[in-house]
Amino acid sequence: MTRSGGSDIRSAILQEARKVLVEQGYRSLSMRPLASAVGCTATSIYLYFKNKDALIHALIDEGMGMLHQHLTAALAVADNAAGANGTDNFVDAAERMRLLASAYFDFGLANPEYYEVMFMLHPKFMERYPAEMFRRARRNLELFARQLHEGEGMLPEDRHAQGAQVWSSLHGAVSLLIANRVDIRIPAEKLRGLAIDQAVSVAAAHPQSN
Amino acid sequence: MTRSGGSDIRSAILQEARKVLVEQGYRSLSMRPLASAVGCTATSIYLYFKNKDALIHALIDEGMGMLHQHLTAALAVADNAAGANGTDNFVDAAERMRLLASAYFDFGLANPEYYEVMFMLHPKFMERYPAEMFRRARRNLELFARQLHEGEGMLPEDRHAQGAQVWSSLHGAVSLLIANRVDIRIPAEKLRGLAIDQAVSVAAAHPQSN
DNA sequence: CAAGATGATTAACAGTGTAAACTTAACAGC
DNA sequence: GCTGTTAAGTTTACACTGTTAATCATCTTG
Repeated sequence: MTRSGGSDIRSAILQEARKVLVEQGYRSLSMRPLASAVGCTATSIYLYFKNKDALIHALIDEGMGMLHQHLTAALAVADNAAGANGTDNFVDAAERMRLLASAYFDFGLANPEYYEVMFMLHPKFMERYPAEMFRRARRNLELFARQLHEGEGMLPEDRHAQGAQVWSSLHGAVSLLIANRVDIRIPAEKLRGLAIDQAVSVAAAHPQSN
Repeated sequence: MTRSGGSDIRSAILQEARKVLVEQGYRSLSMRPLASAVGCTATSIYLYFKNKDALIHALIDEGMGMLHQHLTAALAVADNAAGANGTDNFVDAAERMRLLASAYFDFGLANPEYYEVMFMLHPKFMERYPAEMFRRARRNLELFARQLHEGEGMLPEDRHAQGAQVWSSLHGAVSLLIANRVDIRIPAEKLRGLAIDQAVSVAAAHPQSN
């Protein structure tokens, strides 16, 4: 059975895998080189991870945690800014969405390799993705829905769908930039600005009462 | 050198590759099984394609052609509808964008395997993508910009960026659905509707004079 | 007929993830 | 101290992968 405790070797494997992921991309993650880098044999990795997918799942989970921290930190800045000036001035929904969307965008471009395994890998990699990790991953998506207010006659499920749409729109721009599919005559910053503005406009159309 | 003419074997390889792509996905594209299916050896494929990437490039090019045909057909429907009722009633920019966006969305969901190699593969696959194919691929993107009108003070390059943003937004929804990253409690049709509505709203904000 | 080009094949290389078998070491109870 | 048991790790091996080099056969041309 695969060990899950705080084994030194296990975390060494994970650390080296993280390093390779960031520096060379997930395509360069190979069991034998990885093993020799941490000083064991390839098959020993299977004592700590069920298979290569499970190893990548661990990295995805890490990335989801990093993203969540990045996004909540951005929202915390908004809240602190609201409190700091000592008034009742709250940062409105549009501004919160701007901060959130900007943070999402910048995380993706700053961590393209993480972003790729997190959101751009084939579903086949996700088939055995543990339910618990899936739940953690979903928290990131829910942050978007939370910036949207359910208007008159707007069901909660519609709000979730709206949140998913805002997210997917940002994801489209981020992923195309990462995948190098955007015409080079269109600067990344311009696309970034347009995508974020659009996310903001959705939030502004459904203002949150905070 | 790789042959480019109308060789029987070459097109047989391409046909079988297409079949495998559609039925099993590009991950299942393997040289030896592919060769044995068309009745030759794996190395013979290299007489007709420089390498596996070049084979996939050919499939991408096919997909781009299919998409272009699909999109222009949708726009042609709009134009015919305008002419058919015998009046000067033109199908307005918003409606044209709705048809275009719907067609794009549906192509992606109807041809997920093509869509994946076309837009979701790692840039590494694109490094040696022939410039001529790249040009053909870009025609699809330009269809979106063409539905947007440059307003007062709006530069042509801004219109291209707007078009890219609309496209990237649709791509985000399509790719997340294909990659199975959308919460199952959010129906694909709902996300589809929201994404298309948003594309339409951008076109409506920048109406084309037709 | 000889020579060269063309088409396809066989053999081989270097790599992949992974399962099974085997070895080595630590620790339990008698 | 000796045994049985469990755990940790290694060696070996399998069935693949894309791709190159060398070889062979066939057909065309001088």
